[in-house]
Amino acid sequence: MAAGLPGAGRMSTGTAGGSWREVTPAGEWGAMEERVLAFWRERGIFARSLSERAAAEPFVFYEGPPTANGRPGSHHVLSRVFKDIFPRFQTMRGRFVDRRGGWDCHGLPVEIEVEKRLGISGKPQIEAYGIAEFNALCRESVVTYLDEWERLTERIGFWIDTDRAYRTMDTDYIESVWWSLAELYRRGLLYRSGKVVPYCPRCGTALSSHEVAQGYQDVDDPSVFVRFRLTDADESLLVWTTTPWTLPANQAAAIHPDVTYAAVEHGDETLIVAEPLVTAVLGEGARAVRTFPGTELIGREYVPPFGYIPGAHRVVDADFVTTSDGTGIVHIAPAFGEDDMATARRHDLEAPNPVGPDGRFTDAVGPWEGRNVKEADPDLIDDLAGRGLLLRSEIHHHAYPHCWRCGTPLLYYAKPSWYIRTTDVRERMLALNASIGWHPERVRDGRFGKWLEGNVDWAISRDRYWGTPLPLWRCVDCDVVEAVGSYAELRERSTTALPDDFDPHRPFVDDVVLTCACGGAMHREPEVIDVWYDSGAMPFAQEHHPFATGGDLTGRVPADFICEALDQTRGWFYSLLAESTLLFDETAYRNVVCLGLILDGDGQKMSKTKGNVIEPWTVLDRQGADAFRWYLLTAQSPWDSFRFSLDAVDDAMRRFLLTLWNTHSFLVTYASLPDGWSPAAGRPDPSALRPIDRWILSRLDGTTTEVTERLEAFDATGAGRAIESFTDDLSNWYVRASRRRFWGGRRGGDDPDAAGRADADAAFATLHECLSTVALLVAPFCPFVAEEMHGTLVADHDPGAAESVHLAAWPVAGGRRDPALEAAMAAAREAVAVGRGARAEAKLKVRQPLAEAVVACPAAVAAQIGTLVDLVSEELNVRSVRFVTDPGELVEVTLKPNYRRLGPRFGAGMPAVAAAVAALPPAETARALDAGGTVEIVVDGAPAALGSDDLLREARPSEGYAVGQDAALAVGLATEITHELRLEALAREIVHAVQGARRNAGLRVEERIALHLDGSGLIREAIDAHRPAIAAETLATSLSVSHGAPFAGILHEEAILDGEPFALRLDRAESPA
RNA sequence: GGGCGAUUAGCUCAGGUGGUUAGAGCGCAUCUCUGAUAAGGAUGAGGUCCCUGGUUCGAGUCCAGGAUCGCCCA
Repeated sequence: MAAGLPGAGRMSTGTAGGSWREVTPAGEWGAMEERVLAFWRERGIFARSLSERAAAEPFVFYEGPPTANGRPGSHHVLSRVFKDIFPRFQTMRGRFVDRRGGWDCHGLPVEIEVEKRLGISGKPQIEAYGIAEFNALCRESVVTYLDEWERLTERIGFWIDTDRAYRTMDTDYIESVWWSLAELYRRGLLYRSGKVVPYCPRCGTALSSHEVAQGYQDVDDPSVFVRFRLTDADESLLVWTTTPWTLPANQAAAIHPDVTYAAVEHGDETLIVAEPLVTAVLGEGARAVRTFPGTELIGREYVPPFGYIPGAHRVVDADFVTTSDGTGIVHIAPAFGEDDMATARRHDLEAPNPVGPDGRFTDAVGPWEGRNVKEADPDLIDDLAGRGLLLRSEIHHHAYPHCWRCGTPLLYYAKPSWYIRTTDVRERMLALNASIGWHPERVRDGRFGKWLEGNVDWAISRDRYWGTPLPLWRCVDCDVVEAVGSYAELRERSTTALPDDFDPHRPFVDDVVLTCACGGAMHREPEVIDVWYDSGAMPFAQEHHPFATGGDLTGRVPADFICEALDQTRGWFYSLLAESTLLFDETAYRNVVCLGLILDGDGQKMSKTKGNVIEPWTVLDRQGADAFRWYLLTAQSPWDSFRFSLDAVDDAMRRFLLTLWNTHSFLVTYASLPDGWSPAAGRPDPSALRPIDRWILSRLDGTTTEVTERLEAFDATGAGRAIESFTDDLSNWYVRASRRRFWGGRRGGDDPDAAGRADADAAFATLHECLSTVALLVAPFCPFVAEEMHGTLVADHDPGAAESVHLAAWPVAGGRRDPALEAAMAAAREAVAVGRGARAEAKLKVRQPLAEAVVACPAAVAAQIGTLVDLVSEELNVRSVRFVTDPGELVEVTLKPNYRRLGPRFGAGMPAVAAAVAALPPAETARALDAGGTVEIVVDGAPAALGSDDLLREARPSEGYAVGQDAALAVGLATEITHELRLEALAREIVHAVQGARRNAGLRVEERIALHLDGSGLIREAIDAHRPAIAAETLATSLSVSHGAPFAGILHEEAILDGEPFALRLDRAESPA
């Protein structure tokens, strides 16, 4: 036994070569998976799958790092399973697939967790607590659930190197990130600018556009129509806004120069709005007293809605003004909007900002000082109303961005930030994107491509604490900024000595002061960077590039394959591509598989508050990792949302895993019997193979080819379906139809004849090859079951074989495809199905043998089925099969045009063709076509010849036989039951009853019995006629017929078989010598 | 308000480039098979292929509009 699993020492030993590991019952899969895990661990299989291929061509995989400050959920299992299957497949294909784990350690989510834990909130409290202490807690927090992550990772069979996992907070990692930022700075791609940015007042920091994208929520905001009274006339501009808190900072009102505006009498006042919006804003009755071009308004001054802040307060023109909503006159608060800021620049306006970094008004707005701006909205509205400036206030339902982590509504806020000039490489990113293999494909030009087209510069700085510090130092004297790209450089430039274990995090790095060329002191810019930049840097930072790579990333960049959920489109998928384009002018990944959301069984999003979360451990404990994996990998297109439930996993398990396992169990059960079979017997001579053997091997080769192609194309679903369909054929047709061969010639301990032995060996060898190949094909999907099968079927018997299925080479099809045979088998299976239908119709159970089945079908089909006629007669339990190829006999044929062929040929003439075909004499026509001829029809006055492919035929039974029918094929059964057939049926009933009794008595399949039977006259006649067969089938070493056998023995049963009274008694027989 | 996706049997899902009788599995009913099976087989019930128009000899499939749900963006 080359590769016994530790703890799997239950063996049953056969006498005929090789030993067979006992098959674990399906109910104990959990225990089996644990044994496999122990085997991998103890034999270092994962490490060997790498070391044995260290010199092979790499297949590069990147782990998108999760944060371990939360527990892993089912959606993490989804992504980890997809991250596992393709590397496993490529490993078996001979590639070297180094897989380093990774952990995302920095960022706001971590800080917020720690804030919660400490019961504090906001930057002043963090600073009061101490940045060093705060960051120390963050460092701890990000590994809180590391153990559970690693435990789950192992349990689901996700092979990834966690020992060498990169961590974005590690000193080496940060140094690589610094190197990249210094590169960008030196190339002028990192700059500071005072734009209006989305800003979270709670977190006190700006957010990047992809962070904003994460946090839209539908909310009700106030929307107000406000009067701006003109100073030079008794008229008011009507202005609409959904952010009343920005009104104190108003500096101007913008109109579109090309829009026509109207002065409208409204009660006793005159209001000015865009002409197209008069009715929408002021109602049906509103009447324009005057219309005029927008340009007339330009330069006119008005009284600002709040008087606290001085400013121009005049009308300006702006192109972004529309008449799609609002009033066509836009309130301009330059500090709080990108368009506003641009307009202010153009018109030389001030940009006062009366809001502090904490989201509260400053003393610039007098009485409102200290008020949270959003919360002040209602009071501001009241104030406007009190002064007669409010026309109307409504609730506006819209999507508004919120902080993606803390949920606070964002403010658009003028604030200097650092930016990466990604717009410089926008075209290049688009070009590189075109070369990426997206799954699904539409993401390339859709969601992701459109995102790239609208690319804006990446706002990279964050005014926070726990993150990679921005490696930029500014001179207090000459204001020069320099980037530091390594610790060596930092040491050299620092005015103080750095400790050996220097931690580049805040606050320590803040204390490092450099000396400027001008002699001034340089202090670090205070920000840290966007955490998405950290993860996007992993291709080079996990290698500590360039310090540990010598500047060479060959074989590590780009990745051949990455995989994450679809929500990473603007997250990791973007940060990876942006950074690799900027730094290396190359894509970061060649293929990417996007995954959908995990919903509950009702299609609802899983959430803790709804209580519909399915914990991964629940599934693993109940159904096991392989069932979980198979479900996730094959249930549907991975990018669609999953309607996930325990029942769905059960479904997947039953449909595939149990079928496969039962088939495997069947082989082992019979091979391990005394006088069984061992793989050492070798492959049979091809001449010993039956057609059904050649058929399943043809299917096996076809399946191998298809699975290989699908997995090469990252299509796990398609590959899985091919495996499933093959397994179904194997179990429910091959094994079912070959069952008797597996014990053929071995009954009762008799010497099997040589032919029977060879036939059984052929069946064993064929089934063995199929199963051991499926073990290879299924290994990337269900690594546990595959390992157990491989061990049982291959490794236990062959010291030269791979110890683990995951160290084995991927199978190659053996050139045994036989399309003609597959077509013939399909026809034979159809004939059997139709024949069974005929039996059901005639209420003739399959145990009742019949004299003859008549199969009516075209001659070509008859020729196909003819090669498999033994199979058909056995499955239908008929003595002989006769073919009727004359279309008139047994069935009535109807003909229909083959639209697929004839449609393109006749086009609009099809109705006429259909009519002409209907008028043909069906039987004669079919006969002529079978003879290879053609028939002539007339379509719209023109003759046309139709061949046999141009017509479809249906068979309908004529009277006299029990006939099943389906499409072109019909089966009739001779229903006359002769005395002889009746006796044979009874004999089979008796065998059936005895087999049931054997099972009830708990006998092993190979145990011999002494059998005593009794019954009616007919029963006894059947026993006399079929005595040797009954004895052989039931493994009876003795068979006696006795009146009123006394109740004794291990089992006594009485029954009525087909109306005939029957009794049996059985005992264990002496073991045969 | 825009973009993308989904909508097929009670449930979960398949349905290259249009072809007339739309499939599978589960579940249900009836029957059946069984020296592997938590199995298997047969038959049946169960469908306005989301709706409305259009193109075409022919539309689940292509086009336009709409509905509902979801995701993404503004």
